[in-house]
This record gives sequence, structure tokens and C-alpha cells, in this order.
Amino acid sequence: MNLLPTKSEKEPIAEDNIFSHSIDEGSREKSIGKDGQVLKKGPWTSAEDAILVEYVKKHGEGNWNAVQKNSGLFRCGKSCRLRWANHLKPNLKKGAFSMEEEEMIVQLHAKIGNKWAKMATFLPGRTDNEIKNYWNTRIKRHQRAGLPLYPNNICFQASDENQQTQIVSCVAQQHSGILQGNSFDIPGTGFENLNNGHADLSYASSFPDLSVSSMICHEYESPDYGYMDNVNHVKQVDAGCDATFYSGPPSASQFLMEPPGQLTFRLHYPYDPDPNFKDLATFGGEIPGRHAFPIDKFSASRPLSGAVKLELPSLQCTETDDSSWTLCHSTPTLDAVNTYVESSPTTVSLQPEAISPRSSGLLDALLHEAQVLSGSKRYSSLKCSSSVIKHNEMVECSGLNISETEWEDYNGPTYPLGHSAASVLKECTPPVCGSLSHGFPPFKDIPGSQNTFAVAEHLSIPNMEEENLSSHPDFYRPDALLGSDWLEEGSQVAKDHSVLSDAVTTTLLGHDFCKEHKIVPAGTSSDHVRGTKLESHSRGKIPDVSQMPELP
DNA sequence: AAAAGTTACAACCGCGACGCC
DNA sequence: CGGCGTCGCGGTTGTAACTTT
Repeated sequence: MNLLPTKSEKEPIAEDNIFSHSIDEGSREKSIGKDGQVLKKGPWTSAEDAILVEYVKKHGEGNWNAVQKNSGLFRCGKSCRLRWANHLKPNLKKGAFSMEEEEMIVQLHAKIGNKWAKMATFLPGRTDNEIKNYWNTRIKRHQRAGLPLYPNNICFQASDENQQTQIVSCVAQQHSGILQGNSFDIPGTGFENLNNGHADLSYASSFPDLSVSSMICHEYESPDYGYMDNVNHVKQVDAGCDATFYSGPPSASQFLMEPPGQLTFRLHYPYDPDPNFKDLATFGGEIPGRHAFPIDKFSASRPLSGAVKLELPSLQCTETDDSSWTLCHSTPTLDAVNTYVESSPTTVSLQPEAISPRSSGLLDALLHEAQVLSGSKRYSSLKCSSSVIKHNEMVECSGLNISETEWEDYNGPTYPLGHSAASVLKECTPPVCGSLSHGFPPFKDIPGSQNTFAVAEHLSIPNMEEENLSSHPDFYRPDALLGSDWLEEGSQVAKDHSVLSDAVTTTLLGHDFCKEHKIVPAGTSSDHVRGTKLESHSRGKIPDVSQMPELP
């Protein structure tokens, strides 16, 4: 990432000056060790690096506190370890992140939140610190630009390790993956559509085409529905999915973490010569209407003109604030959407502690975006609610104000709860979960929902706390409510049948899930679209996830 | 050209997990 | 079982480099 020489590299000092150098520096540059030694702090010099490298060569990694004793370095063990891990370790990549790496980071962060070390395992040669810095920079950049933290079609799931909170978001372009033996062949999806007419989203084109959904789809072997994912408090519905969910998902513990060596999955991209790729078509990994939203039209997160200094959106839980729903009744809320996706209203099963992201960075970013959006006049009139689920309580939270006028901006047929709302809510941190019944029309009544959208029932997945990757509830993008047909009418992107496969999710979930659950043949879905969607992607150089380190 | 502001990154700090005694 | 040491992770800070005014 950093091609520039380090400070120490730029000003190397003689080895014999190493120690005196530290003493003369400011207070931050030194500390007192346990034995009273003055330990140097601050930037490492090349001489210190050399000493550390030499030491590690001789003694190997570990026992870092011994480094200071045995090597003469006046650095604490912690500092030595950090220096080694982040800069001196062999095979570390330096320089800017590649597009593929950036995509992977986004996907990973969407899935696991601020688990930098875990993310680093997916990015060989990259350190957690590098990734963390990249992400923090990204957050700032996007906040300033008013851009969504995640691409609108990204599936993300962040989990709270303590509260098993999860963030799951489904991308509009969810698709089913292909199950092949014990490995997942995950078609890649492109975010190219995000760039359509939206130069602002410079990042969009670089997102990995990974879809969390693939895993779910695999599991249930129903290619055409959206899948669920835990999104940061927001349930989202996959657009135009023929969704058929089956009850009885295994506990997350069964599939979240495969032992190293057991889990394999691969990414397949349209250009992928892998003969297995044909299976994508076979299983119909695509869903009509996906990628149906040109971001410039549907993204509530799109940059808002003018400076936006706004109050935070009302994120407080308003458990009894039914009024917040009032306006939403005319336009389905995410919660309402959730109702249909997640389960029947009476069978809503949400895990306690389901939501509460701990990723501060994500939280902040999301709040920021929500702030921006809520402050915009465009989003001022319609107050949508989100709900929080905590300890089996359904607590509604007023989330964001989404202006109905937003929908009016869309050229094509629009559905009240379009992408804007989805984006806003998706990225709004406030816990959102399903409150599930507020006059939201049945799917069949939703324009463009003629595709069978079987409601998932009992999708709650127990024991999801393991690895903090729980995936309870399944949040669906409201986009899903947008029927594919009408979307196609108004959106060129709708024809961009991007496939989003989530290698990360697949990785996390592992194949046991598949093995342990009856696969339901895909039957109903939109075969007519499957092939074409896949062909529309031309992403390249996406890393083969199977080659990546598995989650520890 | 200088000041002010911004960005990017290295490094530090605090805390928790884990293992050993 | 508790104390201690080590290690690793995630958050934060400091600052050089860069950009803008």
C-alpha cells in the first residue's frame, strides 16, 4: 500500500545510533520497560528493522518479549511483533490495493465487520493494519462524498460478537450459487452497473462480485430466490426474486466455520472457462430484475448536492411510536418487507441480540449517511421505520425519512419502497428488524412481483454467535420488492444481469450446510434470464477465493 | 511561496483471550 | 481456580506527505 519509504527508511540512522536516537526523542518516543530500560517508541529505523529481521530469522516468530532481551533492540515485544507483522514479514504486499483486493475488503467488511485480522486472511500479503487503514480511509472518503459505504447491491453482514448482532444485507443482484460437491462455485457479479451514469461511485466498479446469497441459494438449492443475509439492522429484500425458503436451516455453528482444508469454494465469473460454469445457467443463478436499479436513480445514498449538515436521523428506538409507521403504510417499509421475506408475521423468529453492530466504523459511516439522507429534503417527508430486535423484542425504531418524491424521480415504474429506501436503511445503523406487519401488501400485489416470491419461514438461524457470523434473520433488501419486470422497463441496468456471489459468505458458511440440508430443486424461476445475466459480466482477475486462506 | 487543510499510514494503546504454573 | 505472562486484535493517535487556498 505504501510505496513510499517509511520515515525510518528515508532517514536511516547508523545502527550504533539506534538507541541514543530513541532517548533523545520526545516523550512519545520512549517508555520505560519492566526492567527499567528505556524502550524506544515511534518510527522504526532501518537498523532496527535489520536487527529484528535477523532475530526472527534465528529464533522465529513469537516470544516477542524476548526480542528485546536477546537482540538488544530497545523495543517492547509488542512493538516488535507489530513491526514484523506489518512491515518486515516476508511476502507482504506493498503498494496500493488492487481492485480485486478492494472488492474483497468491501465484501468482507460487509460480512464480518471490523474483523481486520480475519479479513487479512483472505488477502494474502496484506495485513490487518493495512486493511483497517484502507477501510477507515474509505469511510472518510465516502462520508465526505455522501456515498454509500457499500455498493447498493452488496450483501453484507456484520456481526456483533457480543450480542451476536448481525448485519446482513442482500444485494439486489443476488443470485444463487452452484453447489458442486463440497465446493461452491460462486458466480461473480459485477458492480459495473453501479457506475452507470454515476461517475461519483468510483468505487462501484471495483467491487467484488461476491454474493452472500449464493450460499443460501446453495443450501436450499433454489436458485432463484434472494437469500437472506443479515444486514446491519436492516432487512433487505432481493429484487424480483423467486424466493422459496425452507425452514430448518442448520445452526450457524454447523457451517459458519469450516475447519481449514474442508471448505472450498470458488468464484466463477462469466468468462470463467470452468466448464462448471454452465451450471450457473442450469441452476438459474439469476433473478430477473436484479441489478435493476441504476444507482443514479435509485440510490438514496447518492451524493446529495450541496453541503449537508444535518441532524442525525432519528435512530432512537421508538417502541411505541406507531405513528412512525403511518406514512410507511402507503409505502412498504423495510420492516414490512421483512415480514414477507423473513417469515409469516406470526412466525417471525428473530434471535435475541440479533442486531447491534459493533463495528464502530461501520456504524459511524452508516449514521453519517443516514444523517445526510435524512437531512435532505428529498427524504424529508416520509418517515420510515425500522425496528430493532433485541432479546426477542421487536422494537421499532424510526429510522429515516424517505421522501416519496424520491420515487417520483425515477423514470421507470417505481415501487414505493425502492432502492433509495433500501440504501438508506441498509446503511443506517439503527437496528432494524422486522416489524412485520403494517399493511404491507402481499407480494402478489406488488408490482412486478408476479414472480413467485415464497416467503421464507422460520429463517432464524440459531447459534449464530459462533465466529460472530451469526446470521439470524435475514434481512432483505426492499429492492426485492421491485419486480423484475417493471424494473427492466425502466432500467437498463436491469438487463445487466450481474451475478453477485459471495465468496465470503460461502466461506463462512461452509459446505456442511449444504450437506445437511435437503436441497430443493429449483424449479420456478426465471430461467429466461439466467444465462444472460451471467454473460453480462466481464469482471476479471477476481481472486479465486478457494485459494485464499480460510478463516481461522 | 506560505499557510491551512486533508489524506494516508505507521505505530501505540488498551483490552481480552489463551496458556501455563 | 486464580495469577501471571504472552499474544493478538481493534481502536486511536501522531505525523509526513500531499493538496488546496
